[in-house]
Amino acid sequence: MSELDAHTLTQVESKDFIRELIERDRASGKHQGRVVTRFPPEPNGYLHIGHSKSICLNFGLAEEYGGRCHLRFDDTNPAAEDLEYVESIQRDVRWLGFDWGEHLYFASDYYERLYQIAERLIRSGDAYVCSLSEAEIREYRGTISEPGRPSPYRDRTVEENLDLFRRMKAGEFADGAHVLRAKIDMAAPNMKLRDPLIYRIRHHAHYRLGDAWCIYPLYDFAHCLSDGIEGVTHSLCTLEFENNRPLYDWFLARSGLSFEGAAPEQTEFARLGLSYTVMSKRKLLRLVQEKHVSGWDDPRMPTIAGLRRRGYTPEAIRNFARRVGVAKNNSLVDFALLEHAVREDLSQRSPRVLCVLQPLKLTITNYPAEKVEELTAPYFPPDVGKPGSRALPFSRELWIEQEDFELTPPKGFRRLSPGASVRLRYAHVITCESVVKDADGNVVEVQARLASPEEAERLEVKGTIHWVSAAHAVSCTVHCYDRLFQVPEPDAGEDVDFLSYLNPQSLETFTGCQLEPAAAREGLTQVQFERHGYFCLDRAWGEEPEAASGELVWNRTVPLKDSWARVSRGAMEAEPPRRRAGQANVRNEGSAQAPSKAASPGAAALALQALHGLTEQEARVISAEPRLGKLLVQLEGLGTSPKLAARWLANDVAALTKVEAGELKFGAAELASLIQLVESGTLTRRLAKDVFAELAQSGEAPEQIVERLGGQLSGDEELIPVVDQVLAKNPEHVSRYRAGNLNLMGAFVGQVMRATGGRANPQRVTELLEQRLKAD
RNA sequence: UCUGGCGUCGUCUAAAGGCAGGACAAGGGACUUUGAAUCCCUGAAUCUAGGUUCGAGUCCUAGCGCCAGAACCA
Repeated sequence: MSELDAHTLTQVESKDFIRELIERDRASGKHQGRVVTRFPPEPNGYLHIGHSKSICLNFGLAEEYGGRCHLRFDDTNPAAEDLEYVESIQRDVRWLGFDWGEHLYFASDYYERLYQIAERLIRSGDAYVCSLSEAEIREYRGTISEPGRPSPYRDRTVEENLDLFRRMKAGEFADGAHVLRAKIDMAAPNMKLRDPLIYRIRHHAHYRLGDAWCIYPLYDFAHCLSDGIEGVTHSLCTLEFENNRPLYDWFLARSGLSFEGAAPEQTEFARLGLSYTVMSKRKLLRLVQEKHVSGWDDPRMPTIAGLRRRGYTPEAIRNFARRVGVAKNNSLVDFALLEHAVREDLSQRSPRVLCVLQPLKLTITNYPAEKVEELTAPYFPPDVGKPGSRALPFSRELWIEQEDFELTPPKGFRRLSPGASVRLRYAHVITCESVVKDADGNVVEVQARLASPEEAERLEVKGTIHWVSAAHAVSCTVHCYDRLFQVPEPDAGEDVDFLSYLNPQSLETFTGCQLEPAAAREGLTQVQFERHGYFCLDRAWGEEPEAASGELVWNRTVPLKDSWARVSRGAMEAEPPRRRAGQANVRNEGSAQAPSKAASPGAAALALQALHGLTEQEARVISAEPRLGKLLVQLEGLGTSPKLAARWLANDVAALTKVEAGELKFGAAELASLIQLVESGTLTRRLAKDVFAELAQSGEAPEQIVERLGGQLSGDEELIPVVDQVLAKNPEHVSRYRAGNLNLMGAFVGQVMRATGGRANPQRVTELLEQRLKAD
């Protein structure tokens, strides 16, 4: 906190927990202040919007802290990987606006070094060749609730292991005959530690290295070591790798790799969940393979390629990633947030043009048949404020939108209906005179009369509709996309196939749409069709569009917000309920009174309770931790009342023993004198907590700490100036307090406490503040 | 059941122990030649119960709930 902020109540910009961690590391000089991140996809599928969160995080961090971010392909499974994916991933990352410079890597480039490290592990007795079958390995591993059993091959000699491993590499064995495993702990509660596999035999060509290898390393081994080899400092991954972190550290520690400063550190954050879609590669692959979509770049897919073809911009996606934030909560982000991000961006960059999707003929009866007016219309509305305009031909026969005409208009309808008047966008006001119907009674033509400027003035027209001149319009095809699934979480149900939630209306194709000529003539690729939404030319980024007869094909990126649709549809279709079973936010009332299940205190706790007059809770905490029990006895020996001692031990000291495993830096004597200082009134409880924090750090005598920090401030002559200063610096807060916001008292007290380094007596400060704030 | 992680407006996300804030969504209004955009306003949250503290979303205890983990996948 800077000098400037002292005494002032200001908002500080917040950072996510990863940025905070990095800043701590930089401050402490860990990794010598360097920041090296990496984005490590496996080339076995296309990147999706979830990956973009990770990409923006990793590359963004490198940019912000002057570091670098590597693009590394974690290609350790030759059966799944393919060059097509390597290429698409690079294309997508680049398109998103990130640059890995010369730092393009492949785990497969490290195969030789990884192999050497594996041999090193064997030599140090940390790895062995196991010849159990796949099924046997699974069986020996045990389950979540039962410990595993050691493999009978666990105690092979180093020589035997080395020999076998080399022969594995040489191709002497069939797939599955042997594996190399880390020797850790078959009984570990974290199952990842039950002798995880390091190498397996796979006689399968690798997409880059061909048949050079027939043994391939597994993720837990290859990933951390690749990070280590590249000098990565901060290895960010998603939550599901939390259980793998001990392995990450374990391999790195035994790798023989050296690091400048410190080994890379793995930190996990929540992956992105988006409503109304699926994100797992397996499910996306299924959508593609079973042809529920046209391919990985189908505009309905949440893939980067799909979003690109849909008309999303890199800016919109990066903005979305920023708004979503980074945290550890399992989250499901509302699809509306992504739509908001893309509208926000497109609104600024898209020229407005007119296009009628479902044409209805409109004849202006009092307009000469041969006349053509060249109206001028700006490409952008005034609030966007960009230059540019085009000519818009107007004539007797126009196309208007079918849904802009109603024979019997609902309440609030501002468009055309018999006798009603509307304005034609950028043009004139018309009044509907009559309609022409076909044999079935459908309206096939609307006839209207042009109002003179004076009439138009009088009419007070509320609605404006879009139109195009029939003789000049360009016919085109328009794809309107909607969410791919009908429910927010299509993959939430265990016993329901996510495909059963597919939205049958996710693609609506309109042919014979009528576009104003300038849009086609000037080759616009990303536009707003006024009153419809944002559209882009299909495959504007290369490749041939799925053209119907060589026409222009437009993809709807996102519709405009439509508050009329909301009103007119009204309560007819309620939002489908979220199906997340018993989700995190369900309030669990009634769970309160369930003490029957509460663990009852053990014998030791009961004894403590009886002997020292402690509460059950205090007794439970203190008896559960030997260091606390010992302190309690010693404290009593030093004459501290058991009640006071227990309070300190069960709350403040317990917090410490929870995170500090070893010997405490202080003993009962120091604690006793600290408690004594509070009891005698020398120290407020508030200051005592600060002193305790120091004590825990250094073990220095409390009296000395107090002397160094300065003692408590309770004299009015010392407090009043600070109180007045705080009030003077926050006039707005003072008036808000006086207006009735009494919660602000805490903030004022906090400011005084901060200004005095915690030394003020908060009770006296509160009294003084109340006095001052009551006055005048 | 064990291990690890996580519980803050409907959703996402903030608050060195000191104003529960912001964004999206929702509702209302102003403006409007896009029922758009913009602007303004409103409603809306600390999982529960105890404890420590002048003061708890934050610290301690117990409970409840959700997620991940038993691939020779990553």
